[in-house]
Amino acid sequence: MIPEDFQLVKPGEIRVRFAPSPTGYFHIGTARGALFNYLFAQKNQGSFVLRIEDTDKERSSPEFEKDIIEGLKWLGLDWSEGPDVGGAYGPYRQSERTDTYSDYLEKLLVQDKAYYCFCSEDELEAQRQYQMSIGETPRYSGKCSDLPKETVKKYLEEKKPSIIRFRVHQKKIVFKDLIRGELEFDSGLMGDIVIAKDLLTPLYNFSVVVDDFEMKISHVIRGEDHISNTPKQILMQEALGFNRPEYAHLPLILGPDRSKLSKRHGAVSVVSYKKEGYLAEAIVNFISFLGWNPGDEREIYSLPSLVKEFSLEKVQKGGAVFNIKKLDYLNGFYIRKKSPERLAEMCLPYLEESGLVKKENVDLNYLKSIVSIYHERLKKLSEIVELTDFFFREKLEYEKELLRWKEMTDEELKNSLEKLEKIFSKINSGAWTKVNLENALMPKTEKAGDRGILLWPLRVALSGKKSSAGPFEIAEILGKEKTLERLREAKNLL
RNA sequence: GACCCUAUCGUCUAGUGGUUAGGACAUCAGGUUUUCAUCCUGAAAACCGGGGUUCGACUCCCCGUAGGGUCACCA
Repeated sequence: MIPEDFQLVKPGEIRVRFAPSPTGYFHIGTARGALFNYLFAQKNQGSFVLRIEDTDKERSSPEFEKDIIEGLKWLGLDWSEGPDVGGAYGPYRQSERTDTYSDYLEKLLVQDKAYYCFCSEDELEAQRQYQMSIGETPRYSGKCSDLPKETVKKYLEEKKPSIIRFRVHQKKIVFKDLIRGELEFDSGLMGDIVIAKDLLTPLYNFSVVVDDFEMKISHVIRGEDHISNTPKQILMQEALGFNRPEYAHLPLILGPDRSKLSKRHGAVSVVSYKKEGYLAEAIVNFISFLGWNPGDEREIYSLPSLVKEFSLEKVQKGGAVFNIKKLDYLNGFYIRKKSPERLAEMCLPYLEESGLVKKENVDLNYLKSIVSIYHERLKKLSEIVELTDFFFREKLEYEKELLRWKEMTDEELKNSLEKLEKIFSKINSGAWTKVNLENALMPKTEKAGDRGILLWPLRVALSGKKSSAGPFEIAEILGKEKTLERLREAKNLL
């Protein structure tokens, strides 16, 4: 329910809402809508309201609502009011506000601004098809619009299936969109619109209008796909005597084929990006630049700095294609900004999940040193597993051929490995550091002419991989015993 | 099909009548490096088309074209 102080909104106060329906995941497109609302509210010291539009009981699910809330929290997009749920703000839910809607619905019915319609869905569908086929805009014929009162009463008593329609009169509707300028529509092309299935079951276009008014929303910032809903909503506002909020329709986020981002493009939950090892700050930075930019050449922005720079005037009009490569770049950038300690903490869950380490007996310092040498190679946290697994495995598995540098023969290879073993065994464990190892080995590699002759087999013997961090860094972390052991194991492969 | 929206490098974009059309990602080349990544340098890469308006259009107007959105008892 709406709290008392809700009605005491100061004139001119900025109030926006993010109003997702829990019929799908909180994906990149949804998140961007939430972000822009949040930024606009913060920028103007306004309020940011979360309203779950769950009037459609069939399609709404708690799972999606949970996902939306988790996503918002992860990105740091906290809403600024709502019903008290254990000391925190919960979301407003339309499903909990049916009384409010039915009050307004009855008002419209009484004033004959809305009426019951008894046409069947099949009938309506056939009509639509026909109208489209002859090049007309599909719209309701108005068949039930002037049914005698007694007939309506009778049908209702008979429980004849019905819905409630809003009377649309022909007129020009002009509204200003903060992003697109003046937009004009002819309501004559709309027909009478369905606003509720019954008194207790309002439909989207109606509940939105009621809530935006009741919640004193000053700016409706939403996706471009709502442009054609706006004139309908304006008409209802006028019928109900509500004032009109400002509108801003955001360009859509597009898939690679330039159509609206959807499941078809694998538009998954933002939370799944978290699982993959993307950082919230990278996601926020990335999606803020989809359809907006500050006008200068800076491209790295935190949430607070976005708040400072944000303005609706700089929002783009055209849709923006979601390009994951840029997200990856940004993510790598933000990963590089983390401290080694923090990075180790963040990587730990991925290593645990892979079964490579157990939380109980993990040495955080050891982990930190491993993660550190892969710090600037990481684009996603999840990559840490594949990159560093060889530190946690007893036995490495790789093809013998991987050891071979250029055209070396088996004999030469064996020679290299033995030489490495000989050099390293002279260094005692107490002096086993990257620098000492390097000092001991590098002069020999210079002598050999091609450094790869020694260094390449060393890398592969230690890591089992063709690309890795530097072999001296790896050797230092592995320790003397393990290093020598792996060199011997490599030799055994030959 | 009707209505509406949009249009600068492959992608995200800067640009508001006079610019060598700028940046970022991606790509390519070079440098650094034993590899990969990072980092540095450089290259290639765009104003959808046609008419106007104007001394002058990427920029303003019109018409095309293309793409997209919406036309539910979904939101």
